Amino acid sequence: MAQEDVFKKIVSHCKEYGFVFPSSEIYDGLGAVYDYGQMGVELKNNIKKYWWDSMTLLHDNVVGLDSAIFMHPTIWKASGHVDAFNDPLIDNKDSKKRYRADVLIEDHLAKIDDKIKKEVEKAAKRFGESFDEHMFKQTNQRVLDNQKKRDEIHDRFKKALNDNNLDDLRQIIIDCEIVCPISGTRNWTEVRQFNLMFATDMGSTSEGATKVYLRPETAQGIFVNFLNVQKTGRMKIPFGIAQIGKAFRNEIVARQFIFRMREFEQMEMQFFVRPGEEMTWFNYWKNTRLNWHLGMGFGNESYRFHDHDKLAHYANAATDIEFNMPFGFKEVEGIHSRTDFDLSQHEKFSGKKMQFFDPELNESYTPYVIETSIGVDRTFLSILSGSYDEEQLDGGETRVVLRLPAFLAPVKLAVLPLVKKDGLPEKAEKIKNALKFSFTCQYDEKDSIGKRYRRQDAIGTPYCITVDHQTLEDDTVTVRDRDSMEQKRVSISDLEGFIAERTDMKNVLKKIAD
RNA sequence: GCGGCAGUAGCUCAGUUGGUAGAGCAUCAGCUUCCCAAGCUGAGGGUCGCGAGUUCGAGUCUCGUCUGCCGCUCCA
Repeated sequence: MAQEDVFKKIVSHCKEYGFVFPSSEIYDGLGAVYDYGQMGVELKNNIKKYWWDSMTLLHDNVVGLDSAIFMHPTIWKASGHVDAFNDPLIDNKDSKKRYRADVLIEDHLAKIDDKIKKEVEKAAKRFGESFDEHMFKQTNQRVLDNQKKRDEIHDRFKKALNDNNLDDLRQIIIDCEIVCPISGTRNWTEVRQFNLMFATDMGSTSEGATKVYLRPETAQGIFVNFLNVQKTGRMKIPFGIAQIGKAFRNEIVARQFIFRMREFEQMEMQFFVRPGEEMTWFNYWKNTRLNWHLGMGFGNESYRFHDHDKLAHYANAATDIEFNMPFGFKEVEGIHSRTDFDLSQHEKFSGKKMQFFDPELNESYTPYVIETSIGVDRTFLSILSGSYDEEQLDGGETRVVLRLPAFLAPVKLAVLPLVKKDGLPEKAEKIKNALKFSFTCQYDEKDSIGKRYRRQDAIGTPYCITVDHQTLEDDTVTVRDRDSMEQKRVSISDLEGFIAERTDMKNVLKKIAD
């Protein structure tokens, strides 16, 4: 089966079995926003728990945090997001190429400068003067005119940028007769501001309202609480703060299902270390995080590291953990060495010291930070991609089975009476009611037993417990394994232990802790 | 945002030169009792993405619009 087909199948499967729905579907949907259904929310919660426990339970020096989505607007100035997320863009309709309007104008200005320079050089040569001499005399009317024109454009450009006047930016491009370098035409669209941060007003009256942003990443909530947690938790470097939460980005192009959404969930951990020790910890977390992924059992070949050559403004080392999705290896998690950029920026903008006194070194410093940042939704998608299977059975039949890691499966077991009579349903209900305190269970008596197994396969239930006539005699049931389809006879009293041993997250955590 | 393609039941789709909607699967109720889907009976579910226009009549033609997919573009 072609890879794109697999992806389409997964999207349909998600909808059909209650994992993921398009948001606001009865109103034709909302672009790049999705809702998690009855199955999806269970899987998603399990993913989050797996991550949270692996961070906070397995590391004495990692603690949690749940910071608000709204934060002081200055935080985003300090972090660089206000500048980095605001580009005025313009498209050329003929070449279909997109440019930053400000860059186009700056290039144009540079060209005029060039032209003036050449003009002066030429004239200076003619008069046997040096470049500076000629400029100083200010007698060359053509140069003066050009210079004046250039300054006018420049002033107008600066003003338009400051006033955020997109119409005038476009007008400057038109007035200057700037052409597209590719098509050579002046067929421009409007200038549009692509602010990747969602903004809203805080305060009930429009006059007194402050513009606040929905956070585009959860990391800043950790940085601004660095000292709170360090002091109240009596934390010593190195230590980490973990957080799970929603973030929002107004993506220009949001596509590929839940891979790139406008509202998404991140699991981030910022690990504070001594300056100079960051590479040691960078490598430590690279390995630790990869192990976490491998704990889900999709195999080494499903993952790869992608080291960044081009680093972001805040980083001195960065790598991605990529998963082999149906549309290629894609970033699921980023591990960044963020230096002291964030804490220093907040120190600068807030005027508060963001330092740690290290008793061992007997000195204060701004800690360096190693960040691990993983997308919940991308992890969700990677798990579905790795789990979805159309298995060919003997006899030419196929079955659709989600081979989810058992400890993450939305439903751990289904209790099924073999037939709907002879007291089997009653017996089965009783078993389910005894197990429901430990596991997410389903009960199903509709249709043939084979059909019910397939239904459970489709949602990834690892075990089906079938109650048959023998159960009434000796209190044993059959336990059917999702992946092998094999059955074992287990006594009812052993059921809880049997299922727990195979589905408990604890066992996976123990494995990855080594 | 631009270009190409598409939008009919929960899913996959059919619907011929325009004559006010079908199939399979799924769902539900009942029968059947069979350990790996598709046995029998019956039921529910669609203003054919939305809005206009042409026409006696539009799922079908025209325009607009929304949404999705692919490509380009962007991606701290």
